[in-house]
Amino acid sequence: MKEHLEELLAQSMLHLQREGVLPAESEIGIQLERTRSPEHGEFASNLAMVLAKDAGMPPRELAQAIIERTPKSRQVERMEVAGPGFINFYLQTCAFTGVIKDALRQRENYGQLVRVGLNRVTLEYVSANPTGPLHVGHGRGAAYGASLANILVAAGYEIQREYYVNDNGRQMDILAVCVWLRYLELCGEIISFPDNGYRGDYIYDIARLVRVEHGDKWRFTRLAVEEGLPLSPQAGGEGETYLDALIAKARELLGDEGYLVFFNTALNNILDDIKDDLADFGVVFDKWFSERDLEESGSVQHAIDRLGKNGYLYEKDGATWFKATELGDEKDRVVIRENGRTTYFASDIAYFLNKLERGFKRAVYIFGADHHGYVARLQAAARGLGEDPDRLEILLVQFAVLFRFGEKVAMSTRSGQFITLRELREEVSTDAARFFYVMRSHDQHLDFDLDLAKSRSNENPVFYIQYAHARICSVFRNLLDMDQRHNEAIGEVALDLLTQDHEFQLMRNISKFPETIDSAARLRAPHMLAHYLHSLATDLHSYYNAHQFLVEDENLRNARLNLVLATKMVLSKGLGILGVSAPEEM
RNA sequence: GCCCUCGUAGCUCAGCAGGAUAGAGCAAUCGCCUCCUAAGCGAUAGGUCACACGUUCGAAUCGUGUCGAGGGCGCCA
Repeated sequence: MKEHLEELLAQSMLHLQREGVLPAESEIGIQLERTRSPEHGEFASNLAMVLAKDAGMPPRELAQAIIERTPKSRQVERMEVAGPGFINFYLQTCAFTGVIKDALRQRENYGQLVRVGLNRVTLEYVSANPTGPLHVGHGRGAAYGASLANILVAAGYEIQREYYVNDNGRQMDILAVCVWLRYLELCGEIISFPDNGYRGDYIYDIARLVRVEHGDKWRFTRLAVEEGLPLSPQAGGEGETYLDALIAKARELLGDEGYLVFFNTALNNILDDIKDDLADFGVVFDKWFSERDLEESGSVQHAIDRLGKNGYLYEKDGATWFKATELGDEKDRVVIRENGRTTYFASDIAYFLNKLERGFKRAVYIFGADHHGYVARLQAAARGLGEDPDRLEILLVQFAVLFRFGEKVAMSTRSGQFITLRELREEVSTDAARFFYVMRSHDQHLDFDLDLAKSRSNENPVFYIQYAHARICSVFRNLLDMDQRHNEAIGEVALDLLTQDHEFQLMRNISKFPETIDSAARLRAPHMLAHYLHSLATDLHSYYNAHQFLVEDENLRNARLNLVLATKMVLSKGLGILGVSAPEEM
């Protein structure tokens, strides 16, 4: 519909240019938007106000001229000049009812947009370090990323979902060592556990697994382990130094074989847990990308070489630095440490380059807001590699704070006092969690009300929308109970009988679905879809209360059933995109 | 100190490339079930869009500054 009206306006513009009313060279972006109220018709354009200066005539006069030259359309009832120079479009009934026909004809594909050209995009989200179970902080990124991916697919992009597994860093070494310490504890060795290590109970579980498989094979006495170690943090020593010494000690005593047993058991176990957790959350990935693979394949060196070739590297203090300041970052960054190891940042650069080299036109990253410091340096890296920085897009997701009984739920990773994503799902259901996480704009802090998410009441937007869907399903069940059938063909012919305000409002809103997908995709804003679905549910509930669908008149009945069936399909598709189920009954 | 995000009804938030009278939901008040699920609907009330300048036909929206909130600034990951 929108495209149709834009085309009409474009034709009118062409006439005006030919007549010399408008300068031929003036570049015209047709701007057409939904009106806020039906008093102003369905669509409005500010064209005349924008071009008034070029044309050298008052906006209202120009608006009138545009209207006079606009080709007739059987969908348009009339056009009017309004206010300071708006052109309002009032539509024929067939323009409304046509939406129902479209929707029913396209079924599940209604709202699926087609995009021309290559649009391969890789979308990376979650990418939590596999050092422990996902917690509620990861949940928002997961829900946001998964919903956004679905929206982009609906908007016609070819999307690849990717999780970057950081299986190569110091944190992983710390994890392996912590598992070993717990293992020794299970073997009966009394060894103090550093309070800056991973203290969660899941570490015991992994240690137990090693013990089941290997018995006491990797047991060493407390004396052997602690010999030569610096002071532990509990005893007043420096925590990080202590952990590094522990890592070195573990490698020394365990050898490569033993060390890998702990390392890999921890990694695989936690990663499997994360995969299960996300799958249960409806969050899927096409690729789990390992940082170790990245390094072993030579990609990191390849990226560093590229930076060097482009003249953005220099040596200082025995390390290799990237001249990020020349490219918009606030300070230069080390890529190869004094000890010869590459930094995490070097891997990031390599990973970005790798994505482009795999053929993606654009790499989208979803980070927690605490990573916003990465934006400038990654952009600098993109430039340093000689790539267009526009191909890198970083979306920041703000934090979510849980509230229970009106009070903030205290959480701290350090004390192990965090709520896991799994616990959240079990408490409020996956449906509620998925919806609540994305119902606010991603760049907005989120207050997550656990009690509301759990409540089965009209205050809970998830139930409100699901209930609209279930209500429609219920109507169709009642129809069957009355030994009647829905005849779509009869309904389609009788659509002109839909003349109630509630019916126009519902049709209008159904027609906004594709536009909503488009906007939500363009602005990376799943919350727009969440709000849209809520408004569609409102329209359905109002309609339901105002009018009976299952009426005697066969024509009217089937027309109304066509309308609510289209509504049901949009609700179901929209909820599906957000990862929320659309129940048949509640 | 420097940087990022944000500031809209009592509360939680929308406001989609600047548009017409700033919108929802909760909470408040008043109504609606012999009627397809009341997990619903209708009505009333509620605002200096943090503040000040600027850009223009027009600013909650764009720019600058001030105030306030949260976050980030390692040869950590």
